[in-house]
Parts: sequence; C-alpha cells; structure tokens
Amino acid sequence: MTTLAREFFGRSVHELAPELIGATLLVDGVGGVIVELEAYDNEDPAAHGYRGRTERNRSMFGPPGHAYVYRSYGIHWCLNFVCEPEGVANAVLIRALEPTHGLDAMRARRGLEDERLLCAGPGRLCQALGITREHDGLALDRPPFELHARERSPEIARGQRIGITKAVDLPWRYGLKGSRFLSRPLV
DNA sequence: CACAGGATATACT
DNA sequence: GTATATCCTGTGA
Repeated sequence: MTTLAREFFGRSVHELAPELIGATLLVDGVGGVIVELEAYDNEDPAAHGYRGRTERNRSMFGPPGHAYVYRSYGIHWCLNFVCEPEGVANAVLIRALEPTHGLDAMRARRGLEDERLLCAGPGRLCQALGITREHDGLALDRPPFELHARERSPEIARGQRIGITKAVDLPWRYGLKGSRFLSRPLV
C-alpha cells in the first residue's frame, strides 16, 4: 500500500486528475475509493482561484498535496486536493467515493442506509467522512487523512463538469467507468 | 420536475 | 449598501 505524498501532486493537475481515480481516501479511518473528480486550473474561469486570493480560497494557494475545503451553497462542505505549482491555485475537486471503510460511521453521519448515496457527491462525501473547515489546509499524507495509491489502472470515463456556468465545455470531469457510486452518470 | 436553504464572493447602485 | 451567482442536496409536486 503506497501513500500518495506531496511529491505525487508535483505535476500538472490535468495529468494527475485521472491518476487519482481508484485511489483510496480515508479520514480517521473512514472513507473509500475515489470514483469521480474534476480538475480546476488557474486559467479556468470556473475555478475559485481564477480571480485571485480570498479568505475562502487561501489554502488553494498553499502547498500541493494539501486539502482545500470550502463551504458550498452555504450548507455543504466540498473537498479539493491542491496541485502544483504552489501559489497558482490548481486543484482537484473530489466528487464521489465508493464506500469501503467505516460504513457504520458514514451511515450515522448521513442519517441514511443506502450505501450508494453515502458518498455520491462532493457535499455528501464530506458529510460522510466528517470533513469541515477544520480540515482546510491539512496535509493529505498525515492524520487524520490517508491517501493510498491504486494498485491497478482502472478504465476511466471523461466528461463535462457539473454545476458550473463558465467553461462548461471543458472535459475535465473524470470517473471510474461503470461505477454505481457516481454523483451523476458520465458520458 | 422545481425550489428552498443560506455562506461566500462579486457586481452592481 | 443591495442584488445576483455559486465546484450542492433533500424534499415535495
């Protein structure tokens, strides 16, 4: 089991994003396999870092291999992995997991039984894993986070990103082909 | 299918 | 200052 340390994030967000599909993400031992994510780069009008630094997106401009957690629609938390180069605000939004560790804890936090809906969406997976502002800026290779490399290369599907109104045509959403844990079907 | 919920950011007057 | 948009989700028509 290989831990994905900061060095793993020292590459282009677009090269790195598809390689994260199949990796295992845990927070305090609870989590699963990443089956869906989206890339956001610094020249991307849909990205939080595009218009420069704010109080909210501070950690996007910090070191790669750390978490950027933000409040979405006033209600949910969303988790991103910060990528290189430092100070430029490239990141990957984690959108869905296949639950594998700590199912009972996730069910309790989410208040529902259906395994398919525990982590199928960026807000849902943060609720299931207990991710909040407390985790903003923390390193992904140190507790409470664990991030482990996949052991085989899965088949990857690619499509347009969700929930944005700018740069909607860019095919920067990636998913594990055929997974039933996606937030929405991929093309 | 529509829409409320409600923090954070930006674009207005 | 006010108005509108946002990397979303649960609920009820």
